[in-house]
Amino acid sequence: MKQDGRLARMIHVIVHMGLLDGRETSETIGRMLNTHPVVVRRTMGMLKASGIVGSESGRGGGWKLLRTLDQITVLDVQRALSETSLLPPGISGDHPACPVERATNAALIQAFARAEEVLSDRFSELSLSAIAAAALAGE
Amino acid sequence: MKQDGRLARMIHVIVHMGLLDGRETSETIGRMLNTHPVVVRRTMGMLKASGIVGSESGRGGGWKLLRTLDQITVLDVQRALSETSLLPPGISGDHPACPVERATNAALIQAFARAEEVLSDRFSELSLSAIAAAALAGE
DNA sequence: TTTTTCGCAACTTCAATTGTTACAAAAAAG
DNA sequence: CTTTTTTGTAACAATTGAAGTTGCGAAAAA
Repeated sequence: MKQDGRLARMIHVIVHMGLLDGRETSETIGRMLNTHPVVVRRTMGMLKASGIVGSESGRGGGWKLLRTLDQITVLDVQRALSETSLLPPGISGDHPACPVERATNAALIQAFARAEEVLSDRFSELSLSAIAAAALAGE
Repeated sequence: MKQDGRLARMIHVIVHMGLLDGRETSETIGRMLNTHPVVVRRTMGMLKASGIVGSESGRGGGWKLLRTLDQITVLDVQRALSETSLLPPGISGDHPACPVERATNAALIQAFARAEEVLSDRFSELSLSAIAAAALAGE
C-alpha cells in the first residue's frame, strides 16, 4: 500500500496554523502540502471530530485551531487520525486452530505492543509547541 | 497497502519444520499456510538467501532447515524478509525546505527509531525455540 | 443573487502484498 | 533416455488502503 503520510502532514499544518495564529482555507493548506483541497478537508475533518480544529462555511470561513500548540500532543493528532493500532503486527490467520500459529501470533502481538507503548509514551509527551520551537531554532 | 503477513507466516513454517525435523515441499507448506506454492517459494527464497533454510530440486527435494530452532531468532527472520526499516515513520516530503516540515519529520523519525529499537531488541532475544515451547505448552 | 468555502459521494490512481499461470532447470526413478 | 517431481523465475491479475480528482449540495457573507 501507499505509505500513510497523514500524521506528518497534519502536524505540519497545525504547527503552521499555531505559529500564524490565523484561519486557513483548504485551498491554502492544500498548497502548503502540495495536495488537493478535498484531501485536506477529508483529513482535517478527522481532527475536527476530535475537537482539535473547527471549521466555518462560507466567505471568510476556513479552519481554525481550537487549542494552543502546547495543548496538542502528537498522540492527540495520531489518535484523531486512526482508531486502529499504531503498529499492526501483521499476524496470520491461515489456521486459527493451529497452536504454532497461535503462539507465533501471540509472540508478535506482545512484542509490537511493547514497542507501541514506547511510541505512545513518547507521542504523549511531545507537544506541537516543542516541534514549533525546534523549527524556529532551525534544527 | 495490503498488510504484510510474511513474518508471521515464515515463523509459523520454520517452527513446524523444526518440530518435525524433516523436509517439506512448497506444496505441503502451501497447504499449511492456505496459499499458493509459488508464494511459498518466493518467500522461502528470501530465507534461503540468508542461510536459514536450504532447498533441493527434483524428486525427494524440498526445503530443509539449516539451523536448529534455538539458533534462529525472530530478528533473523525479519531481517531476511526486509531490508527496509521495521517501522516506517511515514514522513512527508511536500516541502523539503520548510523548517516546520523538517522539524516534524525529525521528531517522528526519532520517536519511531526508539520504538524500533525496543522491537528489535525483543526480536533478537526471542528464539523460534521459545515460540515452539509456547505452542507445545498450549498457550 | 453571486461568491466563497466546507461537506460529501463517487470515482480513478498508485504502491505493495498476495494469488495465479506458464515454463525452464535439475535431479531422481523407471 | 524419458518421465516425474520439485525448485526457480517471469509475467500478470486481484486485493487493500491512501491519495488524488470531479461534481454537486449547503451555508454564510458581500
